[in-house]
Amino acid sequence: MLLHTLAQQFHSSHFIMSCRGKPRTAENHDTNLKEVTSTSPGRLRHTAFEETTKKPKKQGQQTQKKSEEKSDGPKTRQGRTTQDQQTQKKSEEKPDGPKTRQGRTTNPFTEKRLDIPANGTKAKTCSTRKTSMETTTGDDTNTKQKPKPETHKDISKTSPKTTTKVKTPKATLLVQFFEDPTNAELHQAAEIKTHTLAAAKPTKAKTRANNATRGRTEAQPDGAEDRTVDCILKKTLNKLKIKTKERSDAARVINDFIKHLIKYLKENTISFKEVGEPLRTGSYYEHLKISNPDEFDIMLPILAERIQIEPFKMNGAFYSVALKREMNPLKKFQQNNILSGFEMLKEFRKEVKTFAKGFSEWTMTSKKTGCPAVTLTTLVETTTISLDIVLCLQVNSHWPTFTDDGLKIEQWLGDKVKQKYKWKPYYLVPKYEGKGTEENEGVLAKDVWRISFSHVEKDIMNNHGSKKTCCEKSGTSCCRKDCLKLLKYLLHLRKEKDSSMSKFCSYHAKTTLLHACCSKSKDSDWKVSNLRGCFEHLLQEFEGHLKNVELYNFFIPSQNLLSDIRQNRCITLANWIKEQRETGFPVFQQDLQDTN
DNA sequence: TCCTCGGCCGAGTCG
DNA sequence: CGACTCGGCCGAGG
Repeated sequence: MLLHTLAQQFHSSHFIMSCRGKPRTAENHDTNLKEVTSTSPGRLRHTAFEETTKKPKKQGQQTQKKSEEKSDGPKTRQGRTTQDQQTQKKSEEKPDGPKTRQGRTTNPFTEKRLDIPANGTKAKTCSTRKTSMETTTGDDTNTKQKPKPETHKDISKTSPKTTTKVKTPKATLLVQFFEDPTNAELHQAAEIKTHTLAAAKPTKAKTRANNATRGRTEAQPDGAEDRTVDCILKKTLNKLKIKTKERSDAARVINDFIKHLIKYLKENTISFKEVGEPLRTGSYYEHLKISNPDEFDIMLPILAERIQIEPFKMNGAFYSVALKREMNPLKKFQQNNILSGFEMLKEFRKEVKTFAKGFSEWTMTSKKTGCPAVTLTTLVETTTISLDIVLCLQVNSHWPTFTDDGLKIEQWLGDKVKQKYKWKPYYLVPKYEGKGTEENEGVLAKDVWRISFSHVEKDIMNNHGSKKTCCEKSGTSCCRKDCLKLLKYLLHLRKEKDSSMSKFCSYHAKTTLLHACCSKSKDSDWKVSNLRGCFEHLLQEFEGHLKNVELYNFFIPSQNLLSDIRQNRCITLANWIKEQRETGFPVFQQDLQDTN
């Protein structure tokens, strides 16, 4: 969700920043800037602009996209450069095998990524999802496999255990879980110890605690417990997978709606007719959506040229926008020289509403204060899916100075990848906090924009390996995404039962993972065989953020994402997560039982 | 192993 | 010539 990116409030500043203050190019005139092919990465892009008279539409964006690719070197897919790739492809791609994604074959950014040697603490090779059949570790995400002793060894090494402390219903839940005849897969997984568990009897929740001690101490040696927790995590992950049919149905409906909406905006509106290619962001498009494909985030960008931005508050997340160009089509949304996010969103919402009248199966939800999205819902089969359409400004300029100390991915993804991201545009969404009446230097809060790097987040999530082959067919799989899914789900389960936790959101989880990936930057730190250890490490990181009430925006280190959440709530959540971690995730066990 | 979706590209078409 | 559409290909995931 984009909406979850909670904006936090800090103190005001008068720091004036022009988005052209650090121009990428000296050729920023009153015409659109279009990049043309450059054969060199990074800074050569400075000189790779070409003036065009008018066409900020699709073409412009496509051109930009292309040039970004090309500026990375001949890295286009399969190194396609000319017309005969079609035939070349067949012969070339096979040997390229694992390196072909996004033309990584020759991508100077990725090729020169830092492949830092492993710490040497984990000697075991990590099996891959796709090639697990060939390996002996049996660490496929497929839960049908029996946990192997190796796995256990690995886990026990890296996860601080509490196996000797007996104090929760965990063991009983485990026992019940394996007792359930419907848990066929787990039966297989737990075959090794079923005889010791057979005596336990499924009962109601209340009696579980009573049985816990016995189940734990008598029936389960530590190793068995480790494997069991592993199974629970894998089983939970399996449960979170999106069904192909649901995905297919939802994608069809969403894409159809968006396609027609864009057509409508181009043909029937003045203010939004130059809307660019939709940016599909958020968890669904990052392959991080869990359970159901029921939330879609799509940003519709409008190229904002010749603008000047000024921080609205001290945390660097919010900005006011002024148009420098007289003839700007967005001029009508200016008030007191400030481009009003509120006014622009209001008109956008009106247009979407008009359009949606022709789609009777779609319902527009009421406006939420400060929310940048126009949200529509529809029913697909039996599931209600919601579509957040976020109007945004695309700014092809240097990122604001507040981001200078963010995105610390050098050790993880490499300097060049970081540079590549820094050359991408950034986006501004009409989002504010509070009632919008707060004033700062003559600017009303409701007129401000919040900066967004959803496009980079998505790219990182889909290219998350320190090694370029991470999670590719012939490479080694990691469990970064699985850990994040589990954390998101853990949070979800808690929020479901406790409304006081509503301010916590999946963006907190995602940000925690990003930070964790920077501190544990090697792919070998995230072996799929060590899912439990990695997940528990991620939880510990999250607990630390919560206890300190400090979780900084990955891109804007001055923004604390927890700053407007009460400390005691953070502590409460941290303690709960710690307990879950130390007792084998009873909430997951219960959830799996409820499913069966 | 095969399928679907999303992303990306070049070729083709239209005005 | 630019704007736009279409179809092919690939990787990720199921």
